[in-house]
Amino acid sequence: MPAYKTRAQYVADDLRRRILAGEFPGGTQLRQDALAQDYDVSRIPVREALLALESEGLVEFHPHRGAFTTELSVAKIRELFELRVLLETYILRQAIEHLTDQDLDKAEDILLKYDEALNSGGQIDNWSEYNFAFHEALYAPADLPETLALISQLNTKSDRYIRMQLLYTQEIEKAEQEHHGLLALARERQAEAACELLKKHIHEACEGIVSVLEKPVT
Amino acid sequence: MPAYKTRAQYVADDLRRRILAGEFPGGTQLRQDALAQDYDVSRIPVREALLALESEGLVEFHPHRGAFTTELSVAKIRELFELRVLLETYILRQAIEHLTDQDLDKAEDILLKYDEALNSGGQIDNWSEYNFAFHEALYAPADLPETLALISQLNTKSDRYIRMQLLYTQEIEKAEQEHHGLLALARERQAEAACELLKKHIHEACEGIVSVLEKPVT
DNA sequence: AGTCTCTGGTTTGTATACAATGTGCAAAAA
DNA sequence: TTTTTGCACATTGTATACAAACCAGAGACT
Repeated sequence: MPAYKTRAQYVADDLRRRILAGEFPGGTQLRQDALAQDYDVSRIPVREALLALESEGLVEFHPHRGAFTTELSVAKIRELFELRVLLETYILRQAIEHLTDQDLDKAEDILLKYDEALNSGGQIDNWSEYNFAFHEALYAPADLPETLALISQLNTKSDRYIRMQLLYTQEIEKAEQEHHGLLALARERQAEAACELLKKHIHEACEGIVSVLEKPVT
Repeated sequence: MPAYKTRAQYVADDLRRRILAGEFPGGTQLRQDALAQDYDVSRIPVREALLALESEGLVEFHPHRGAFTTELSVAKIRELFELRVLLETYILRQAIEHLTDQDLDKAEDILLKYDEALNSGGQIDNWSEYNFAFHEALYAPADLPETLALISQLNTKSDRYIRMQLLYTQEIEKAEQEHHGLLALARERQAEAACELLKKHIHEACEGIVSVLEKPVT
């Protein structure tokens, strides 16, 4: 438990990672005792971690019956992605109004670093983090922390499903191209065009997920 | 603790009510031991309740230092209300597309019940609940549960400040009139006009709060 | 056979006890 | 006087122990 303030936070972070990585399919029961043994702590910090994940929408508590990983229906996934379109185009518009060249350079740094990682090995393990880091860098100049927090929340909720879609590396390359496109449009302060591309970007991700969900692996 | 599944949930609900009622001004430290004695429970359910409220944005934990009620800056309040405009106009548009007459009647019921309560005594204690119940009834036909949950979350966060504004009963009457207006426009399926009114409705509430915050009671 | 009730075991929810961290004050050093 | 160090206390974080709720299966009843 390297350098964490509390055990509960460490468990929460690691458990989130495991859930998002798909270790626990939707609907599996998370037994407090088992997790406590896993992390070599008592059930108290485990419970607190599970409560934190509940508020993030990754887990659901049924009183006296325990915690279960949540499962999103196709309808809810579509709903989440529509919300993302709404909020992210809103914040992008605000961001473009306030962008400085330094902001753009920061975003580009992240992008290039990931391009390298892609070419030199194809580690897509932490794609989600890179992906959100890029978007966040692009959105940060809007200076709307509450909005950004909400967007982050929505991203976490859909992350588990995004990974399913990313099994196909060609999807990643397309997404990466669109990221470059977004950055270019932001540089030119083409707010409307950028928002259109972002909308397309998010919709594509959504459709990718839905198509995987509806035709399970054969 | 009448008919609650768990003590933690009871404490969370009651504590939320107390915080929203303004019993603990922003920045107050919430001592676990004191609350435990208040509710005659141990500190464990109190901690879990505080964690739940943290995820709602009403409380902040500082590791090993405890939980404090949050305080929103004017900038953040404005941000929250802009988010509400964005999300609530979005859901209202969807709702109006699917509205049935029964939906409208349900919303009207809530409105009339509150009108009565207003005339017969002026209990504004639970105005927030009535207010949200009406909006919820209006939004429900959109059938977007995730979106509605997010809206509910934003409302909770701003509730504490709304009460400040509502000290002036004339504000309530104005809001109530606008509710009737919203309902009428919804009946006529005038989506755009309804959204405009809603936007105005939310903005007015925001400005009311900000003006109270910036000129403290004299 | 099918339904119902009871009971033992399992798991969660909470109380109590202990450990670890942070805070404030007092005494020592500059 | 001002700053620093150390210690006692208060409060949080967590382990352990216990109580209460759920569940599964066996036997009783129709």
